[in-house]
Amino acid sequence: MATLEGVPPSELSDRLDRLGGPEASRPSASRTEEGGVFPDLPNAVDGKVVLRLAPFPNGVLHIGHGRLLFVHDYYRTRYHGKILLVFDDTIGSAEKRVEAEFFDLIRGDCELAGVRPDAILYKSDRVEAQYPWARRVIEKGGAYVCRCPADTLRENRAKGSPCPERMQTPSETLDAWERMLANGYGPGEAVLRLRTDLADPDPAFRDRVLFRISDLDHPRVGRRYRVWPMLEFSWAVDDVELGVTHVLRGKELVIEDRMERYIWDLLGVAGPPFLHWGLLRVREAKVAKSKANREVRSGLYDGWSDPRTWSLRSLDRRGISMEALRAFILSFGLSLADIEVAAETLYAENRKRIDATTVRRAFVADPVPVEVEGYPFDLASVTLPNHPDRPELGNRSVRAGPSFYLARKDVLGHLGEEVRLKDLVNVRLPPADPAPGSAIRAGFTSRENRKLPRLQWVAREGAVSVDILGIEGDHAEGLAERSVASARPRDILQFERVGFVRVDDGWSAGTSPVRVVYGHP
RNA sequence: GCUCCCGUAGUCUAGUCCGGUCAAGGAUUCGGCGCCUUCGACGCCGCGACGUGGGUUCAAAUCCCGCCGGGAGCACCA
Repeated sequence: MATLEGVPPSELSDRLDRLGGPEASRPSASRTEEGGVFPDLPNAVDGKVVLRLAPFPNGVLHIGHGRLLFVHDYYRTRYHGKILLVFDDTIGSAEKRVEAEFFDLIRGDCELAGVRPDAILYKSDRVEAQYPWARRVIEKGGAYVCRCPADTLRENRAKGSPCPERMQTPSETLDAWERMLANGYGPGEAVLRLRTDLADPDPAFRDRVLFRISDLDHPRVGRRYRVWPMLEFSWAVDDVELGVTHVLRGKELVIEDRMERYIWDLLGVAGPPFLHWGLLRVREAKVAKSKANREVRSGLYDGWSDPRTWSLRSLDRRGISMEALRAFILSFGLSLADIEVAAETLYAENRKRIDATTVRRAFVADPVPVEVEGYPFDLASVTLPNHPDRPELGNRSVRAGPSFYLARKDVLGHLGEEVRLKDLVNVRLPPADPAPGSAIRAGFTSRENRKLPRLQWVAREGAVSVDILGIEGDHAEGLAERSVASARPRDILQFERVGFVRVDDGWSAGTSPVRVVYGHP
């Protein structure tokens, strides 16, 4: 369980002093309704908490970002604080580029998730705010300009051996730094590095890069800046300047805490404490941003809400509510443990919310025509409840025989047997599958409800053709009962024995087939 | 390899800070039964866990030490 994990001993004792002793700051925690435990934010003052949500704009938000969103939103609510949406759009790299379209898409994702930021900022507007801090670090002797090739730099870091540049005096560094800012170097020719300790036991912490040069065109600020800060440095600056009171991030970013603190200590400024959560993986969700981007662009995926992306949009499209996702995610608490959970748990959470209010409809996949000989004349239609356990959801009238469609799988599984057409009559299927193309001829046997295998059916008259977009991007064709034709986009239905589906937003009502997206069992 | 983090049922989680109320609670899965949704929704019932070895103690999931296992970081990405 996370408590004051992110806080170094030195800082901790400092805090205890300010608070008047250990009792005052003993970490305690609260539980959400879902069962997750969230520790108190250290020294949080109700109404004064400022959090920041910092996505990198190179993709839409997916299920994994849900934790980022909902944990921040949880603490905002708990402390009546504010959330800054800060697009972390420093220049990135050739492989990981800032892309213009995602600014709006991500804002839309936040909206969708119900996490409305109190302010929206852009790192690309704050580049110049970084430079004075860089200068202060250099003047303190905390950094040097390194002109080694990236490979050499990496090797030296691994071996713990210094490069000659490390001997620079602050004024030499300042000159080199000014030259960087004045376009004296090309990309990759010089970086500003923090001077830590090359003997630091953690190789990851040795003389990290603070600024580098990039010629990439930025969608918001173009080529106005060439010297861009790295994430750690920019946050060391902005967490302080933006008045962030608590930093919440995934534990893959713990070393960044140390970097920020190192810089604050060097400059003698105070910064906010850090809290972390562990890695969350949803087993079924193979989240690969770059692949998703490629496939959306190539048209192989059906937009940013293709189910294969596991984007928040795709979950919404499938009829999985953001409230269900929120409950699912908050149930994990702020644990540092790495978790891998099955999507089934999320589905269960969603079912709790929609089952009681979702109407049932008959759907038959891979339909084969079946004629029932001797079918009773008075059963041209029947009235069925919209929900087996919820009479308040009403009834609907459904066309019936004598001409039906049954699922091929059902027919083949019961050849020669007597079966019950659910809620209707009993029939005997022929012993063998007749020639393809012609209708199967079944014989009416009786009407009473007997203990027979029950088959889903759809009347031939009024059958509606339906296309189900599956989780793997696959399409299943089939026929549904007539009432499905009058569904509206975004309606959620349960196709009995198939699962919950949502009528696709992109479907124009009245056209055939009815397009639905599969949600979950 | 180095650094950090984490180990409660198949999975997720509560309990661990402050040892006894924990013969370990909840959710989900799974199994059985019920049901005019068949394995598939729903309802009822049930199985199932403190990684391991040692230590401290009247008493250990909880404290201490070793071991084992899992994850992350070691980018001029974020």
